[in-house]
Amino acid sequence: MPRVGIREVAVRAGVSVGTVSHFLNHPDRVSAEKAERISAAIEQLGYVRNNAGRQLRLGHSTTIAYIAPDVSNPFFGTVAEGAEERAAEAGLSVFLANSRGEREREDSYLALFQEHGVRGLLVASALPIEDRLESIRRRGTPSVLVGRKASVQRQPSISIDDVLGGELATQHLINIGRGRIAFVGGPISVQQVADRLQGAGQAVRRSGSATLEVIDVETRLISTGHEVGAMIAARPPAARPDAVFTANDLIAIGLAQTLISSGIAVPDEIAIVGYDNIEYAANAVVPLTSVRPPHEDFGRAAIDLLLDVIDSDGDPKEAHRIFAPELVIRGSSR
Amino acid sequence: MPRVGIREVAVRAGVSVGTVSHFLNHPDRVSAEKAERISAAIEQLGYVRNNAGRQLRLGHSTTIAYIAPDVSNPFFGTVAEGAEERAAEAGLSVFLANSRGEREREDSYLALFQEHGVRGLLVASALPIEDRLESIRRRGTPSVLVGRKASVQRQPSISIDDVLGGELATQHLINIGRGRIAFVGGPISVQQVADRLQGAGQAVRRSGSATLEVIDVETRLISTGHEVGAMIAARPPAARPDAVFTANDLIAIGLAQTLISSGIAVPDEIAIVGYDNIEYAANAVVPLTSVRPPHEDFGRAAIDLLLDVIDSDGDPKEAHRIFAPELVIRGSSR
DNA sequence: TTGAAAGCGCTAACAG
DNA sequence: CTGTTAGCGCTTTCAA
Repeated sequence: MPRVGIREVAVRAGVSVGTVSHFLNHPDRVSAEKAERISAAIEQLGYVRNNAGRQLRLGHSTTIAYIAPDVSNPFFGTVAEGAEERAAEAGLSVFLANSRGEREREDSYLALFQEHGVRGLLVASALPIEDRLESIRRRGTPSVLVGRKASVQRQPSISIDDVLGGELATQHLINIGRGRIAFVGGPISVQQVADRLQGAGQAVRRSGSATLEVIDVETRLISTGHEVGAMIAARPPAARPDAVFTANDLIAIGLAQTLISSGIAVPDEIAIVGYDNIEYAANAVVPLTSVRPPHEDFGRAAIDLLLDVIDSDGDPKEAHRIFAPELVIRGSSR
Repeated sequence: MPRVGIREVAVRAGVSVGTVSHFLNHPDRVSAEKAERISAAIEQLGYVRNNAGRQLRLGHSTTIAYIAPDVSNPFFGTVAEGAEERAAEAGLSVFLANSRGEREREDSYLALFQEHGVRGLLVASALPIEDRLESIRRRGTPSVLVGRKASVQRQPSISIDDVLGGELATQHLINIGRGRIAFVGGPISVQQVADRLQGAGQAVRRSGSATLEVIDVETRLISTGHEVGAMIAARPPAARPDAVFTANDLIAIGLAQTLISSGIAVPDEIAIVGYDNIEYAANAVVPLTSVRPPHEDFGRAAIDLLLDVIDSDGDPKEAHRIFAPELVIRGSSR
């Protein structure tokens, strides 16, 4: 089956290829009669515009790529939706790619999208990737780092103020009268975890009287919460914290489950605050108080920033956009 | 900044563009000395191959697209990973796109990928999309429907035997001695729900003595489970089912939470079996027995089938691949 | 092993 | 409003 091109359409409609192209790109400049004929020819022939030819001629694509480490993380999905919405308004499409947090896959997608000549990149990555993006930017493809503040001034980024988040959570626990607070999270080498802990520390210090115990963990899963819960339940009651702030909601959910089934009342004996405000948080056994990052705004903001970077030729007005999280108070802390 | 092309590389390396292209595509046909010079020139100039030119000349791309309704559904992620893995082995890349289950977005991505000349499409959709894919196939882009069996013989698809899944779940409940079984799910217009119910019906009928109550619901969320749980708890104990099979794990989790907090013992008074085996199932208050579809195999199988379709020019040996689910037994039913 | 050159499909500038 | 045409960057004959 010979692929049908603009030429066949032109012949069929009895016009020139230029007119067909005009019809496709500037419909207003074509007479109604010919437009009709062209439209019919396209229909009959099943013509599909060839993007390669178009892009080659135009010199640029109309696509943006979003590379993320974990597609099945709801955070990713929410951000992607906001990005697609805003991109569509600007006449751009978004392609998604899944790096699984592996350096090798990140690199190969980065190279792939560069070769495809995408207009820009949205990149979420826990790994230090600033150097790589810098070299890609020098070759003409701009990018926005999504999810953490770039360590380099020149690299635009969209992030959340995790220090503030940690502070909000911990201050709330202090406000409801708790004084022996535990932070569960780790590894500290993860920037987000370190920031949340730092915020917690600030709130505790400011209170003057509260204390902060750090329970360092390797993972941040529901099962991690189970383990920590068992550990706390095994202590004599007086040695237990009266409030726990966890680095994410999964830990908090596991923790609450184990505490309750060990006969420890939540929030009466131990109040709990999580982080991320995932969907499960509201539906857990005890509805979970959680720090909510405004993910819906992320995607849109990322595209806005990227467009600004493109328009300003790499020198946007505000290279780093930092969002403030807010606290959603539920049953686990009141 | 003038984009650097193969021509600049050729000049810098003191060779012809043909030789550079050879170096890129058939490195073995280039002398070591020139290869060295070309490689250095590419490095110095920061040359990035332009896919548009390449694809235009080649006449086809080296990319596959996967369009799914919900990126943040773990099912999607798992399938995508398998697909990417298998595609990579075949020298292909996978682009993801997010239709949100909206017909309009589906169509626009379908058109976009067609214009991009992808080698093939993986499409997951709850909507009837067979006609659309048929017309796209006629225009030269093959596809595999992922997640449900195509209603048309000619449309290749990868799916799960949900009737068998429903049967496994219900037979298990009968095997552990339950006889008043309830199915919670809906709307029945969703094929997967209807199939699971049908399987349940088969198991019940075969038992001769068990009964099946159908509790029809509009949504399939944790909160749906909460509502159904409250409804069951409000009944006099004798009127309650002694086992519940739910259309998915979310309903089951919500149901279990509400039953337990209403003082009804799970599984002693009411056993529960869910469907999908989501990560949360194993970590719920009561670990949940669930039907596990082999999603890991899905992605690979979808690509295999797609490659077969491409190679066989639209006439694969086996157009519909149907996977058998298995039952994972946990605390909620023993 | 290397170089020269044609041409993939399309858009836009230009001429009419 | 419409037609003609150059050329985007690349790969691959074909000839040397």
